Amino acid sequence: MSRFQSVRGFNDILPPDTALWQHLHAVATRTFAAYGYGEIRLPLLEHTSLFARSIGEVTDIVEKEMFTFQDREGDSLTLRPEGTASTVRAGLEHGLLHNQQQRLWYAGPMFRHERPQAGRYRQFHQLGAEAYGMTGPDVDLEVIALSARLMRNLGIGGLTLELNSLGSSEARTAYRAALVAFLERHEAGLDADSKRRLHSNPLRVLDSKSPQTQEILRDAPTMLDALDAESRTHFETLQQGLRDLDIAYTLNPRLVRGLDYYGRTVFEWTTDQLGAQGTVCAGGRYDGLVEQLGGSPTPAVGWASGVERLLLLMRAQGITAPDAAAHAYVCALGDAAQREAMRLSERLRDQFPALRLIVNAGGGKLAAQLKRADRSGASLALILGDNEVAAASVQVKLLRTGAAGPNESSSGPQEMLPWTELPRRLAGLLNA
RNA sequence: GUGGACGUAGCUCAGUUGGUUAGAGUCCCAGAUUGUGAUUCUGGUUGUCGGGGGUUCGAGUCCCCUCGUCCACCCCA
Repeated sequence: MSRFQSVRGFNDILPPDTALWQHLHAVATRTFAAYGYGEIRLPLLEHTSLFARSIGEVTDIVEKEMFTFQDREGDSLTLRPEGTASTVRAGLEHGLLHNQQQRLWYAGPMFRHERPQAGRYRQFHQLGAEAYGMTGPDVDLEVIALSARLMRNLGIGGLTLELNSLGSSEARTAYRAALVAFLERHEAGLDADSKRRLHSNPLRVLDSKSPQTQEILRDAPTMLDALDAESRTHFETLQQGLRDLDIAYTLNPRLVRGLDYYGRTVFEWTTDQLGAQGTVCAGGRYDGLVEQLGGSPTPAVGWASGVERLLLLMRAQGITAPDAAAHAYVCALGDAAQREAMRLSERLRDQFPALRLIVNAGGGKLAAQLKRADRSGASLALILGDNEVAAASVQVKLLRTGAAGPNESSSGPQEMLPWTELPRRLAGLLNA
C-alpha cells in the first residue's frame, strides 16, 4: 500500500463499479426527461451563510457536519451538504423563479463531516428533483410519481413509501408547543438525546429510535390531528392521487425531516436491506424557502436520493449494468502486423462508432494474446500476422457466442476473412 | 461526536502457548502439453504482517497510541 491514502470518507470509484454508476445516471437522465425536468449544474462551493439560512442554524448538518473554511479573502465558504439550497440560490440569481414554473434536476457530490459507514460517506452523491411555482398537491404527486418511476426503471424493488404532512408553519408552531408541553410532563422518561432536542428541535424527538421514548410518544398528540384545514385537504388530495396511480404508501405521523425548510408534504422511500442507512430517497414541500432566501413567495417541492445507497441496493438485488465488454480484440504478431493492426482498427472505429475494439499492446506470443482476448470478454479475436497482412485479410476466431456467457468450446471456429469482408462481419456482431 | 469488532501478497484467507530467511489459494508472468485462448503440469514476480512506540534475548502474535474499514448509536440521502 502507498503511504498516501485518500481522505477519510472520500472514495475512489473504479472501473468495474463505474459501469453501474453510468447506468444509473443514464436511467435517471431518461426518467427526468420523461417528466420535462431540465438539468441544472451547480457549484460545489457556496457561501456558508446560504446553508445556515436555508437548512437551519440549529440543525446537526449546520452545527457540526459542514466542511467550512475561509478562502484567501477571508470569506467563509462551505462545500455543499445538499442540493436544494444551491438550486434556489441559482434560480433566484438567474431569474428562473420569477413568477414562473420550473422543473429542475441535479446530480453530483455532496459533503458532510460524519463518521463514515457503509452507505454513508463524507463525499457522497445525490440525485435530486425540484419543482417551483406550483402549489400542488398535483405537483407533489408528480415528484413522488417521478421518484417511484426512477426506482422502477432502475429495477429496485421492496421499497416502502412513507408519507406525512407537517402542516402549515402556523399549525406546526402550535403543534410544536403542544408536543413540548406533553414531553415536558414525561421528561424524566426520555432518552438523553431526546431531552436535549426537547427545546432545540422538539419535532425530532418523534423519530427517536429509543423504545422507551417511542413508548411515551404513543400517547402524544399527533401531527396529523393538528393539521390546519388547508393542509389537510392538500394532504388528502395527494393521497387520493397516489391511489389513482397505484402507488402504495404508508402514513407515518412520526416522519419529520432534519432540514428546517420543510412544511406540509414530506415523504421517504425506505428499505430494510441497508441496515441503519435505510432511507434511499427523501423530500417534501418547502414553500417558505425561496422567500427566506430573498425571493418572492414561491411554492416548491422536491426530493433527493442517495446514489451510493441506490447502488448498494441494486447490488443487493442483483441488478447489473448492461454488458459493455469489447466486441473484438485484435492480436498482432510482429512489427509489421502491429502497425497494420493499428491502421485497421482506426479504420473500423471510423466506420462503426459503437464498436468496442481492443488492440493488443506490448506484443507477446499468440497464445498470451488470445488469453488476454478471452479475459477481455470480447466475442471475436482478430488475428493478424505477416501472412495475413500479405493477403490483406485476418483470421477471425469466435471466442464466445452468447452475450456474456463463458467460452463454450475449448476452441471456437475460425475463418480467414479479407479486410473488405470484415465490416459485414462486425455489423452482424453489433446488431446481435 | 459515542460505543464495539476487525486490519497479514492485487483479491480471499491461514499463521498453533511470542521462536530461525512469513504461508496457501487465486490473480499475473514465463515455459511445457493441447489444434493458437479452456484443462493439466513446471517455474517465477509481488508483502515496510496498516503506521508509530513499548515489553522481551526474540513480536505478525502481548501492551499503548494512531490511521483505516465495518457495525450500532447519532445523523441523513
